[in-house]
Amino acid sequence: MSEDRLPSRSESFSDWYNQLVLKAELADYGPVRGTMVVRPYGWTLWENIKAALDTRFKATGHVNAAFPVLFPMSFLEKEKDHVEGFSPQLAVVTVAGGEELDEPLVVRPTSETVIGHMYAKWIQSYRDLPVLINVWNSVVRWELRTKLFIRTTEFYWQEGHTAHETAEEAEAETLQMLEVYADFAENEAAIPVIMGRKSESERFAGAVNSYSIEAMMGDTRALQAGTSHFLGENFARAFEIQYLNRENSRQYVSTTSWGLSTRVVGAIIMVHGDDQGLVLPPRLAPFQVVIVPIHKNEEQKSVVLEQTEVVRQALGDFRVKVDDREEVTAGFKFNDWEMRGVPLRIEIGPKDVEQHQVTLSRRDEKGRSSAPVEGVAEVVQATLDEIQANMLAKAREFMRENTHDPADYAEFQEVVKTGWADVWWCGRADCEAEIKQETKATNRAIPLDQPGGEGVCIHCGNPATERAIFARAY
RNA sequence: CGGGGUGUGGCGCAGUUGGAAGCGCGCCGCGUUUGGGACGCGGAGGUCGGCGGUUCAAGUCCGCCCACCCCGACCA
Repeated sequence: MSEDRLPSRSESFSDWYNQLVLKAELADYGPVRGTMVVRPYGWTLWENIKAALDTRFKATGHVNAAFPVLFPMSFLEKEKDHVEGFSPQLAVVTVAGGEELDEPLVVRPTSETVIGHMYAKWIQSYRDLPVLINVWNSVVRWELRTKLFIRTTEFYWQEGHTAHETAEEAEAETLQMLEVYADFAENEAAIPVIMGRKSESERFAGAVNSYSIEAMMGDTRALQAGTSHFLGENFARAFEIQYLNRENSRQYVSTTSWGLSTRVVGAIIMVHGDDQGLVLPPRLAPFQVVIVPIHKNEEQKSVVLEQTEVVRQALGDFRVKVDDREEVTAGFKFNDWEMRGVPLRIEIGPKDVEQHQVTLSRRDEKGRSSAPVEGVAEVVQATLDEIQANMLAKAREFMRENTHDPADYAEFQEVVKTGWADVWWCGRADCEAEIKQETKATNRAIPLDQPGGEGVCIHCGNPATERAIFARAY
């Protein structure tokens, strides 16, 4: 046997993850420490993610543009918190064209500043507002500890940057995009999320308020899957983005920024994957259906391949892969495509041809079923819809099972070892720091959806008016 | 930057008291195979991380350097 199995998830979640990313050919390590090469299978998944998000961005009035990868170091220094937050992770260009540069250039870690610089030029009047621009690009952050898709030196993402007349309008935009992310996560990635506000210590450098969607991975650790920031007038003041308002007085705009990255690929792997490998949601899977023709001799081969072609054409509306490799056995192909997470497998063998049927095997559940060739497209559509819904339901149940409501701090310390804690919290930064020190759990979010009422802080016992999620995080 | 570890075909590893560089997987060719990770035969592939030293002789002993991994710190 030439098996090449994955480590089990329970044995070592981290090894399981790393090996799966490599074996499923989603990505590989780049030559520079911490960099990632996204391979075609992984990139196709990302393209499907991009398409789903881009459609939503356009539907909410945004347009795409592109900004430079290099900008002057001094741009970052214009916003005090921003430069403090980002300077330790910058890659800086000091030599170009064979000469030392007068002013160092940074490789963008995020584009608030360079976009702010341009907005100052473009925005003069309330008639120029709002500006609703999104960018698909990559950014570089010199992280000390990296992990494929989850935290890499360079990563691919989108960053939306909008400017508005009023703070209220900008806050509404911030929350609207958070909801777009949550909608994408649940409906496309089948990942249930908590929408919440970030605590002060977890806030984006330069933001007034940061919001995120938080997802629970298969090891119960939390992952921030997307963020949306209300930047107030911070960047407008730093870059002098002013406009003449309806009353003919000069005023600063209010801005937002929001981003979602290739990290979400890591989330999909860690939320849905099992010991067999990836399990991809049908709406995003590079291949929704893989067809494996099975035959023992030349005679069978010709009828099976003929039937395969009929089925392939009937499934013209789906992303279908026909695996007609002759150098590997059917059993190998089953395991191979399961590892790569294809939601639905169709087997076509001599017995199937004889009975004018195909054999179906779902990736999300064990077992097989069969369906007549006539009307196979309808069955496939219904099955993919079921898989999509089942994956979300399972992930939601897992999150529910592993989210606890500890009665006191002793219990809190226990539950955050193996799950999330949903507790009353006072909101004080020093209280949060102590919790982190003592438990390694950090405040992930203060959910937007609050029960109301009040309680006492799980850690310090002070009065608390909000519930918060604490968890160990990636 | 601290603590620990590893560097030997593409990948995973073995290599004893210093004495002819091996194994498994993968890869290539031919043939038989294909309903849960097939098999036979033949083949290709190596400056043993680098530099220096000890020795008749170094993958093996000594010194220095480099890279990578894990645990922290950073970040999310």
